[in-house]
Amino acid sequence: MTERAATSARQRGNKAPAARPLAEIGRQAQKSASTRKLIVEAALQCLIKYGYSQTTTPRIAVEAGLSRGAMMHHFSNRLTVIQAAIEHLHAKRLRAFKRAVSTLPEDQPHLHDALEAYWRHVSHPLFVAFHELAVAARTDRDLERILRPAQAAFYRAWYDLAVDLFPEWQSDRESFDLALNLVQVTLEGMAVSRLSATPDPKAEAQLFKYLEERLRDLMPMEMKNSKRYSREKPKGPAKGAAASRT
Amino acid sequence: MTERAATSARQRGNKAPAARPLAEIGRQAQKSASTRKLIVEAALQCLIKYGYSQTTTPRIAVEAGLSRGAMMHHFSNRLTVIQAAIEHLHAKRLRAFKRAVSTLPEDQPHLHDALEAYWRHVSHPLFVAFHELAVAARTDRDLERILRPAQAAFYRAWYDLAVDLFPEWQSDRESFDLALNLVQVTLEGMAVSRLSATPDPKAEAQLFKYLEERLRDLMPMEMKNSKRYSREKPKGPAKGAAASRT
DNA sequence: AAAAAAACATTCACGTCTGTCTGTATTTTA
DNA sequence: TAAAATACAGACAGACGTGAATGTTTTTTT
Repeated sequence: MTERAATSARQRGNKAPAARPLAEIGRQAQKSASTRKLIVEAALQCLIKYGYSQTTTPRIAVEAGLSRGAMMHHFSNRLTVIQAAIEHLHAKRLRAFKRAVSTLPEDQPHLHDALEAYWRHVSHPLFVAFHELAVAARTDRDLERILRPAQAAFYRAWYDLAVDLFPEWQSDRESFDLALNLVQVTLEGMAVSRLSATPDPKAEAQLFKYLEERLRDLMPMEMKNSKRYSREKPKGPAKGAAASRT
Repeated sequence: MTERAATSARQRGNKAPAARPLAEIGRQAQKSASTRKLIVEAALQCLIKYGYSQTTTPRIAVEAGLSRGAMMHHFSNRLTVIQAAIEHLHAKRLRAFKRAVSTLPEDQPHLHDALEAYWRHVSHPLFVAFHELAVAARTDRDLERILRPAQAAFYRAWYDLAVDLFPEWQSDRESFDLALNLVQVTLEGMAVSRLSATPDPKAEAQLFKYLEERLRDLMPMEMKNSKRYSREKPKGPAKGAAASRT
């Protein structure tokens, strides 16, 4: 009979066992991998649509378009699906963010664009999924155990990316860290408040602009003098947000 | 027999029907009121301890120390309890915050203290309960319907309180609103991030201090010149955030 | 003091989720 | 090509939550 534990252990994580040409690696393995991906994406979809507690195995199965039995063949229990979903989620988030950042014009002032990239990032449905998991993890030890490391890894990667993006800023580590924390707290705070209150685009634009200005103030002198960052008139994150005062 | 709908309709909201002296109004009504309060506080406790989806009627009953039947007598269904809990929660949050603010020294620079009051506010377990509800409401229409108005009312009261607290700031409404949004987004963002990541007191203190300084910058000139707000050396929200490394 | 009502407990019927087992078709291995 | 493994579907038992019905005791009415 199919030895469940062993089965899912082997399947967990790696899709193709080795480096054989695609056409050679057996269509069964391919199908398995694609089905697993299907399930995992369905799980993320459910997180977004129904929230964590309503992301049940039947719902995921329906969303994925296969029977619950089938999905239980690939993941022996609910938490395993969630775990895979978390890995997928973080990989996706990170990849998307990296891509956004790497396409930034290299020799242009990119503070603004980097900020916008992160803002788009936290406005993305995947961030909602993450937040849903984070909140659930507060009162779910098992979930916390698998979410924490993934989250820490994500944050670390995010930090490293920021370092890469602003090498000149490393001269003042103190202000750099403060800036990063500021960005994270502010933008994520805005994203979260969006979920419960009706979003106010004007206020958001204002906050965004203000944040950007403060970050520019925080930059070390050498950096500000570099033409790369000296944009005087940012083209604005949203519709003009008007001159605030004076 | 006890006509449920009518019963809970009458009980909803008001504890004592009229103005008769306490000893006179029937101990039954008193008991009912106190039991209802017991249940509602148990519900809040559950929200904090188990999260929204695990705040089930059996759990609430256990937490309140009575049978589920008893509690179903006072609240005909789960959502009714939640509704009462929400009202209770917002009243409590608002009252606590008002009290904190009203005890601020009248003729002292109170930007710092007001900020700290709000920070304590969002660090309080009740804020966790609120956040739990807010997140659940995203995917629960019924919950949303009862949470939204309460939340809006709370925010309005909060805003009015801020206006009272900083009357001089009203000369520049634009910067005042920005400041409020900034406070809300930042502090709530910090509070939320606390829930999922291990809190970093040093970073928090740094952010707090920075926020306070920015707010002081945002204040209109007239205000800054007033001795009331001109504190040069704030006593710092936490231990001095020292120079980390150069 | 009898009748009505309220506070509270116990139980039941129904639905849903979970984990597991059994059955079938397809693919892989030998 | 026979045997083993895998992908998938369907069904079952156990646990749990919900809302409602049915009792029992205490308080309030009259």
